[in-house]
Amino acid sequence: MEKGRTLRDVAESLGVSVATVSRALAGHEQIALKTRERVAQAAEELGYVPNRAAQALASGRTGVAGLMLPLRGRGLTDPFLGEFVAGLSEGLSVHGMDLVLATVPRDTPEERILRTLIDAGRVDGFVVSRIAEDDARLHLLIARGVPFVAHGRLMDPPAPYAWVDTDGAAAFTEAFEMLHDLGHRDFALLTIDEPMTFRRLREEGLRAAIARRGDPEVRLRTVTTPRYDPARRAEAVARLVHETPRPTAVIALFDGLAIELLQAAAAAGLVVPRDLSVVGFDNTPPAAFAPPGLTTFDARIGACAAEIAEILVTLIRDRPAEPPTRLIRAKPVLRASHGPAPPRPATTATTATSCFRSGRTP
Amino acid sequence: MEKGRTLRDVAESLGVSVATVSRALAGHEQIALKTRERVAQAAEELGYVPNRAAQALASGRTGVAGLMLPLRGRGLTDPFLGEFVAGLSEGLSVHGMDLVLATVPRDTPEERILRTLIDAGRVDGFVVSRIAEDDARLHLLIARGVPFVAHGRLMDPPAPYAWVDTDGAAAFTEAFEMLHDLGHRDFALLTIDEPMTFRRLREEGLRAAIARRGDPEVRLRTVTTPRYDPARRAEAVARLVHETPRPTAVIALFDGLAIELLQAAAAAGLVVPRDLSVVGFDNTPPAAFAPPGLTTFDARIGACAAEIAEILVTLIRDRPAEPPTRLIRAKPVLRASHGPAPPRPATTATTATSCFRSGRTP
DNA sequence: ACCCGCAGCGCAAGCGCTTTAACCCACTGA
DNA sequence: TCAGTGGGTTAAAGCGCTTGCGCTGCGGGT
Repeated sequence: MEKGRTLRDVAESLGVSVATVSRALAGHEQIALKTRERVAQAAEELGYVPNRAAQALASGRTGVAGLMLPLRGRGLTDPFLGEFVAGLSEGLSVHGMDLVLATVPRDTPEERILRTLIDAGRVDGFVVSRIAEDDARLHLLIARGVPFVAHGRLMDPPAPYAWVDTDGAAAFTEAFEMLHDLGHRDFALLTIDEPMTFRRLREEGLRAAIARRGDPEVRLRTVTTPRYDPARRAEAVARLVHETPRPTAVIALFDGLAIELLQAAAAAGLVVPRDLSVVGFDNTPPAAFAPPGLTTFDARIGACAAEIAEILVTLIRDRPAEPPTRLIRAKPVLRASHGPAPPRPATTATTATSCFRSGRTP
Repeated sequence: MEKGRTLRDVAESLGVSVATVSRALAGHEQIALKTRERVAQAAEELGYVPNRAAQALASGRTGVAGLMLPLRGRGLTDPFLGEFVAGLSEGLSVHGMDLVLATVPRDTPEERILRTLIDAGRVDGFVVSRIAEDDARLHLLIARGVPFVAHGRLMDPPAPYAWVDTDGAAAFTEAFEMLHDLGHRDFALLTIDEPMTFRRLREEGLRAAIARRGDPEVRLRTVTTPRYDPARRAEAVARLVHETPRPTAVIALFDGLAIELLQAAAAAGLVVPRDLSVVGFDNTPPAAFAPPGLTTFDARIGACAAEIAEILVTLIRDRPAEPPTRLIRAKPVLRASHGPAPPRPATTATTATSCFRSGRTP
């Protein structure tokens, strides 16, 4: 790894000062166009590449964005991580920025990592994903005035901040309406017990849609499952399948839950979608393969990543007063796990929209 | 983003020089233990975090490893990318190193990106994955003496280099022996047309296993499909399913191909594994869900990533004369896509081990 | 002929750290 | 007593770049 050419080499080869070369390469107007061209050419010929550390030290900007990797070790690897980082990295590279991954070693609070990265001047800004309803990381970043864009939202932001999110509420609304139009009246929402914002928004989207439709026959039960306890989650899912009356349509918070439900239903001898309609969210790869093919919504991770990259760059460059936000529409992916409601036995009339819970709550 | 404390702040607070603080924090023996302790404490109290850019500029080492992201845009996102980067990042973070992702913008040769990153002093070393048989990136890195570790191997290395790989040859041997023991004699290898090393090694592993077994009844046909042409690939896979005699066992180069085969078989009314055994490689998430559940080998990406991180760090720190290499055993994941060979019709005796091709070659 | 304005460029001061070479000051041994 | 020794510390020279400010020289207004 021999050392490369420096600004000085370029300057001397041209008989100008390093200052001029620096400005010329940066495209400053105050340098004559002709000079700029000469410099550019000389730099090219010499194979000059500016030293990033020196630039960073002198200018205070690193050209690096940090991504807080979602916690691992709970046995979950984010199925989107690959697509997400690839999209981010690609979007940033257009603006000459790098993406570094900040890993959180076990038992280290994430805010500490953030603080270190900021204080060490290792990054110009952050992208933070998997936002909790009241996310300490975002509060820290907002307080310290560090540029960042969140992939997801805070429930009660202390100040405006930049975010990009897929519109889960709209998707759940859409799911409900589609299923209602197919004759479904007895719904279940299969969800988790974590205080994540996306959960709240999707659930609220569903409830709002039900209220808006104003059909007194519609029932919704909510099944809350433990996020990190596969055994108890499986149990809760199985219980849902065996309830009587069984819901005819289940909307799952995300594909993983939907697929578990599909498996539980198959194990119980139910035929999807004849006996039960299931809709997920995310469109992870297994969704396409889990029989009979899961109807879901594509979370458009790639699009999110691209937007995030773009916004982060403007945030760093221009420090706009109004932080940009972007809501991305999830694209429905209609496969074979939803269909018309099964014919209903003649029921005794029930009127009120009732919500009852099972799962965590007894 | 106010500016943080500097070495000077720490030095002044203690009445020593910055040189002493620098060395003390670096743990140099020549600084009295007592001084080191005082310095450490003062630094802690002041919340001092060394500026990475300054360290890099002064020392020449950045504390950053670069990952060449596999090409995107051909419509493929590496299903392992998430697990891989997470593992790498975690492994590196233990040693205080960061991982930056180097994206290759469309139509830019990857070597150019490498060169830029090196010349800009942006990284101390690289990890390079998806190695082609004769990979230009590795040749460049070897020539320039840059530390790197390859995830995968070169067929004809110009010099020793560090690599980590899963043992595809052993896995394919294992697959063959298992299927042979189940009575299979008519095999097909479902592969692609790219000159990737992993392909060569797995194919050779299979062929060697067949030769070693020395069973004259064994036949192997090779179906080579175009990597980036889904339509023609689907066609080739479908053709395989309809051949007569049909192979009773198919070993696919990776899960993606195996799953396509599973689908083609189902479409043709075949029952897996009764009529056909299928084995994949990688253990991607869909493998678990594609009916009836794909038997495959787990590529142990996480383990690979951890090893790679470890090796890269020693490479950078100690520059060992002998670059370490590590072969990782793929773990068989036995699901439901393989089984005993179907009973064979009384055949006219055939003796020679014959290999014939279909697919790309006419 | 004088002065002013301005486009174009250079000087030099850092940015915060590492590292070489020197320095200081007990001590030790003769 | 003094040179020698060596552990502990420091001064200072960069690392390669950016940038505030000042300098130069030329053209135009008066």
